[in-house]
Amino acid sequence: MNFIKFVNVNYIMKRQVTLKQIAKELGVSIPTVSKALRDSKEISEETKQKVKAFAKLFNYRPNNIALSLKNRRTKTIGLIIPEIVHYFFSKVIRGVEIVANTKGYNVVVGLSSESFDKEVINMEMLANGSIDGFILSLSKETMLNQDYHHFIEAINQGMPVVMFDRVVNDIECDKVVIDDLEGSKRAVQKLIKNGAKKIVAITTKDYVSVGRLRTQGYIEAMEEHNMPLESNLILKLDDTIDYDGHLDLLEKEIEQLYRTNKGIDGVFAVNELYAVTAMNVARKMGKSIPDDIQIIGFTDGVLSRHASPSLTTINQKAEDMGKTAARLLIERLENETDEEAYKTVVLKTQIIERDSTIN
Amino acid sequence: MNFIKFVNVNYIMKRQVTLKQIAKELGVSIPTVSKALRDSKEISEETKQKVKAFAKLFNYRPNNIALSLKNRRTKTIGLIIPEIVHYFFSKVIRGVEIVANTKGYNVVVGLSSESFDKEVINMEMLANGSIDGFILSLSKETMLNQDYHHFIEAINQGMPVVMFDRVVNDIECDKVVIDDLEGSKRAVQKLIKNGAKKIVAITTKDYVSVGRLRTQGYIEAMEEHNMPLESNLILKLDDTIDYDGHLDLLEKEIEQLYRTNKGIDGVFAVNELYAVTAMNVARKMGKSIPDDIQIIGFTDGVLSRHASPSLTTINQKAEDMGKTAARLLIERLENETDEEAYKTVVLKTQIIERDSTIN
DNA sequence: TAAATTTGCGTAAACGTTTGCGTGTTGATA
DNA sequence: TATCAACACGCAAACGTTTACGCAAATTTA
Repeated sequence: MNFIKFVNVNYIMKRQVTLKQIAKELGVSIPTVSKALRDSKEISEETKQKVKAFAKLFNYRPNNIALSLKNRRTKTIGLIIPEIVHYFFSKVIRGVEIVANTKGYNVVVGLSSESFDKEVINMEMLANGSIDGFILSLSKETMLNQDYHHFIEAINQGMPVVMFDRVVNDIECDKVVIDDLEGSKRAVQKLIKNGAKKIVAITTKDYVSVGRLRTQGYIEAMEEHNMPLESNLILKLDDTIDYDGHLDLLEKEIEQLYRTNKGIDGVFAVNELYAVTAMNVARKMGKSIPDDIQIIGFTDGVLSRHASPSLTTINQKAEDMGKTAARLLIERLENETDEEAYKTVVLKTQIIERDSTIN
Repeated sequence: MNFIKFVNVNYIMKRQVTLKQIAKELGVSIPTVSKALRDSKEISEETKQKVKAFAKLFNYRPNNIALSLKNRRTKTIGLIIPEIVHYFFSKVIRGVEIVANTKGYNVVVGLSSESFDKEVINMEMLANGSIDGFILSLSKETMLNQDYHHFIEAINQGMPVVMFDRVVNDIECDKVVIDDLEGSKRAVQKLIKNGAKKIVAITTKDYVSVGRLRTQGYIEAMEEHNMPLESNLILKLDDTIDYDGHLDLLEKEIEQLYRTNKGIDGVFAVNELYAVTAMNVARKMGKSIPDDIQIIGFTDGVLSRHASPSLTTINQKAEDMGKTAARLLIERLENETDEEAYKTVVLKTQIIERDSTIN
């Protein structure tokens, strides 16, 4: 065989080499090349050698798109995320990616940016054969609208869906959530055990499912310990506001909370941002952490770790959540026998003790 | 027409409806359906109506994979990121995603986790026809190895590549970087102008291109103002260590820096983590920020904003970087006339003044 | 009314694979 | 030497599209 002429043009070669080209150059048929590369015993040793050598020389790789079309599966997972610049969600992505990659799947990420329309558009972009299944967490707007037709359509078209964190119970699909109620109960219990007498909750409005559950945990913990439950001890913030860009607004709200409720010595916040801001505001008001006020947040992210003092938090196990979601999805994708019952996996939280509480 | 029978089975229908099925049910050929849906004038009004009605009823959407195969373009961008749980990179992803989506592209994200092997594997997974082009930032290991064969191969196969932030100059492709040298010079100049007399740089080892440039900026600024340049004022940290998990190591290094160099009153740190840790350590040692020590960091992320006091930083314009990279790539993809010269876009930095410096 | 044009649709080929099956050639067996 | 199995390969179809082209019927023109 004389490969020299091909070697010469190698560096100009643009497109990936195909079976067709190999077949043509070697004077055999396309199926022969395909079979030779897959070590079929239909093909003679000699031809196999020839084909393999050529394929290697030209770095042949089967075209994924063609395979996807043929196999009717893309080995790609669609991941729809409300917000990517966010510790929790980026950790989830990492978890999904890790499991997906080890099982030979790619991950295409769609950002809903907390918008219903973008969520729908993103799903439509992907649902036309580009992916084998969805992993997603609802945008805030979708939770408000309560319009779930795009999920239902996807599911009806046989596209498996796994929801995580912000889920909707009525939809029939696999789900991964954390035990928000239990977690927040444990947080508040810790504050109580540590001697806090007047504990506030800084939370979100109730349409955010996780916010509602975490508030509920606070309430239950307080009730079980016969602590006074006053409505003005619960600050429900409108989390459609981008506090990251308007930090002063958040600080004002929290400062007012402190001022209208003298003697607060415990704060339970449903996320990192609220917790660290509560701490910063308290310090500006001359309070000492944790001696005057103890603080526990939710979500163990960078803010909690690098705040000073560092924040005691409830760990959400974001990466586990992503991994679990990916496993559930891939399991369903690869289980031919379909029709397995939908699962909801509840991940236990974990309390991470740092310096914003007395240990 | 009698669609009733299809409506009945609608809810069991698994797969997306195809042209073939529509053609069969309507008793016409596949091309007729295709043309009708695309409003070809070859088709009679009557047939068009019929086909469109049917397609709408069954929510027909062209299969993306088939289109990709036919058009030999996937309208998908491959984005390889060293680390996703990271303010800078997640903002870049957001920028890429925004531009990509508005132009009808999807984004598949690959995580290299700072590992050379994973970078290669990820690229191989995507380079077989799954995507139209790459946007990527080098993993730390790749920068160390200086093995760039996978980039070169991709480029030789006609796959456009855009590198951002951590780039390699020798490779012929579009690039987006920030003006690290200028940015860090400005930061140090500000410390000097603010009256700092003994300024340290907390940076990374030189193989990280951005670290080297930022160190260089520090040196040039110091020289231009005739400030003493002592080698022990430059702390070069090994950033292959995961300081996020071993914060104490980082704190020790910085504490020692302070102890061996009495009278430090200015700190220039090449990233957020170093800056905020430098601040926390200083405070633990009884220093007041910004009165005793002024601090400027690089990368305007959550840590900088929510630290207390908040950190003055050099803004890296991560989202802009992502957007620019996406625009460069898409432009090249859609420019038939190929062979346009490769561009390197340099983004200017911006200084964001907060409370860790005197303003 | 025959010829020319338009209309409306179908056929074939292509994108790059894989796989079941058919078939011609070889060598061994009867 | 006729028969048969084994071997090594090619053909065809399929995945779901799009598009150039061909062709019969219907309509217009001469």
